[in-house]
Amino acid sequence: MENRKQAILRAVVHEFTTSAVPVGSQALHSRYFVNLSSATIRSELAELADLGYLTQPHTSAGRVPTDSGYRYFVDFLMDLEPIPDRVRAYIRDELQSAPADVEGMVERVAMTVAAVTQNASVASAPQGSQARIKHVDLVSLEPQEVLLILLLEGNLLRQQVVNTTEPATQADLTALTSGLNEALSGRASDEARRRYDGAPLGLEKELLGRVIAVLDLYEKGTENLVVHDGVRNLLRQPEFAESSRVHQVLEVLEETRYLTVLLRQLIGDSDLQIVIGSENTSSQLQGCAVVLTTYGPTDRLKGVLGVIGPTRMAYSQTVSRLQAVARGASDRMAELGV
Amino acid sequence: MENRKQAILRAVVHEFTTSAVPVGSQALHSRYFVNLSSATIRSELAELADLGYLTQPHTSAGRVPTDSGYRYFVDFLMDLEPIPDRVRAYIRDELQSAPADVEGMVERVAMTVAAVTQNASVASAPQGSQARIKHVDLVSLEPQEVLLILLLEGNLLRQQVVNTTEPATQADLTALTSGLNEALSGRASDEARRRYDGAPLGLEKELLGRVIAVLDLYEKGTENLVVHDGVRNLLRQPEFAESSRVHQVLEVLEETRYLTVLLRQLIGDSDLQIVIGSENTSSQLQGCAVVLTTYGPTDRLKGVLGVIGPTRMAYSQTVSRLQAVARGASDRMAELGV
DNA sequence: GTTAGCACTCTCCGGCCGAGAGTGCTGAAA
DNA sequence: TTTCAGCACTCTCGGCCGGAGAGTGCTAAC
Repeated sequence: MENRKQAILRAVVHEFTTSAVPVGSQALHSRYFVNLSSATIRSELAELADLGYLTQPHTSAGRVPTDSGYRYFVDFLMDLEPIPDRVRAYIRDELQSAPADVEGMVERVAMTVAAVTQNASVASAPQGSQARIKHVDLVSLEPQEVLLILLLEGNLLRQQVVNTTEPATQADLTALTSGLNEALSGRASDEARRRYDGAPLGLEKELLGRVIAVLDLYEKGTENLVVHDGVRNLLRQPEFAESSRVHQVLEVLEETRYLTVLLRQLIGDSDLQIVIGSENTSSQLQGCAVVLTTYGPTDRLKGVLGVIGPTRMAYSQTVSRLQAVARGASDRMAELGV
Repeated sequence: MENRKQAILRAVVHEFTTSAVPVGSQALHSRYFVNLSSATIRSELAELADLGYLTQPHTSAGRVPTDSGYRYFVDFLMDLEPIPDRVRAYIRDELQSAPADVEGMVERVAMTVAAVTQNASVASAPQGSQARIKHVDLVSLEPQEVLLILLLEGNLLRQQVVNTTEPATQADLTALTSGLNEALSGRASDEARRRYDGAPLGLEKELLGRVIAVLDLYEKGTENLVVHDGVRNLLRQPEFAESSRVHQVLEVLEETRYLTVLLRQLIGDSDLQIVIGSENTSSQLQGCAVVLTTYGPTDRLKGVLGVIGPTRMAYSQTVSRLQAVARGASDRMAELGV
């Protein structure tokens, strides 16, 4: 595409994302291309419309980017917007003061992304494909009730109350604990399975069974934490003036099970994924754009972090800020060993 | 107030909560009071309006309850709606399948309340005024890095990474653990403080300091978990058709710090609290009603559970279902020892 | 290739009007 | 004294109309 056409497409996208009003040839002439007459711009606009990058709400309205228009912009025209110092400092402060556990960190990350992008955000907890045990602990609650505490890689704590068939004192459990730790800590989940198969009937086997159950739950990811925040930001946009639009987005965000699948599906292998309007498979997200990246303390432990907003979104700002938060969060989590 | 006036007020509230349309004398005559002419009903309505319990959107519209009207209904006219078996079963299933930790349970409880009341819900984690330690555990991460795990009453796990001034092996830590457990488990937080004051300088004092820090955080409630769900249910109501109304409510719900204060303020001492429209101190909740109750595994550990919806809410249904979930959750949490 | 000029189209907004819903009042009946 | 039929009145809502304004596409000249 010729340079000038690209420049005009870029201008239309920029103008429309800030004003939310269809942009006409006159506005482009006075604000972007003073030495180009509106008539010339008009004919370029007509061609861009023929190419499918622009459309008009009605005959006598200005132009609006189509989904393909945004796509072209994102793929070829967008350059990342630098992040102001104030925003950078805000991100750093929020991440520094975040709780030192995964849950708290994920929530803080979602909150921060929502705040700096002024859109809705989603975040899933970093997770590896196989769980690794760091530490096991057993606490006697009642004579026949044991609280099993598992510390997984990423300082993830899991707990489960186990009703044992035989009574056990705290001393019994403490003895058992050191054996279990020796065998399991630093090992992946299949070690626990192996040991379970080999163990004789009794308390230890019983407990190992529950250890495996917890690991299974984690690995299947059915209990994977997904949070969202910043829906109120969407409501400031004219796209969401009728609340039925908000309703559709909320259906996706509040249905955690669905959201988990969606994120996993979308992120694929790339490190930055932008899905625009009709490219969304889910019907509720028509008219919305989703920007996703990954984050996590190590290469093996990765979660998804994303922004959801109207297709008329400040993509370059969103991407740079999203990535800044993702990098910051990854560093902070690595630092905390979370 | 005469019986008949009460009956008419009750009918107006009932009709308006289901239809969302101002109710006229004709509708009341044909659907509730067949042997009372619409003229008679009309004069009663006029008197109820004089008393401040009803109002009209405009001269030729039907009547709508005022906030005082709802207040009168709630205080004197409402009888709890029985809960259908289907709903009862749903509540039971959701609570049975909830995760066995506080965070998971709180989220599930909020989700269930939102689902069965078809409104937005809020829930705060049950919390006592003083923390009690059930168990302490220390895990060596690096030579000079220790993960401190605290199990509090309610099977609440807290963790913190501690950078120690001197290196310590896991064996050192294990030895220290048993001493700490002997001294602290089953004790309230002031015991930890006492012990900290008496301890000689060294690893133990260092760790005790962090234990106290964690307990402080918990007791000050600054980190108290508050979740919400079901905002999408509100969007089905005509009151929230313009999204600015939703925006106001979301500002309250998504601002966790604010929400915590609000809940604590509202719940006071009573076990059921209903706040209607202008009774709300916060301006964002004008036009909304909040129904709150408490729940928790023991008398000492109580959280707040609530419903937020339009003032035009099915109060009797909301109250009975909210209380059912609160009771169910309390029982389940007691059972799990959470 | 660019541009001024111009006719054309479509939305938006305010005003107008009739239909419909619901009220309050009045006077008669129970 | 209470109830109720009848009736005039008020107000909203939806459709319709027309003018203003914005922006376009086309054409002819530079």
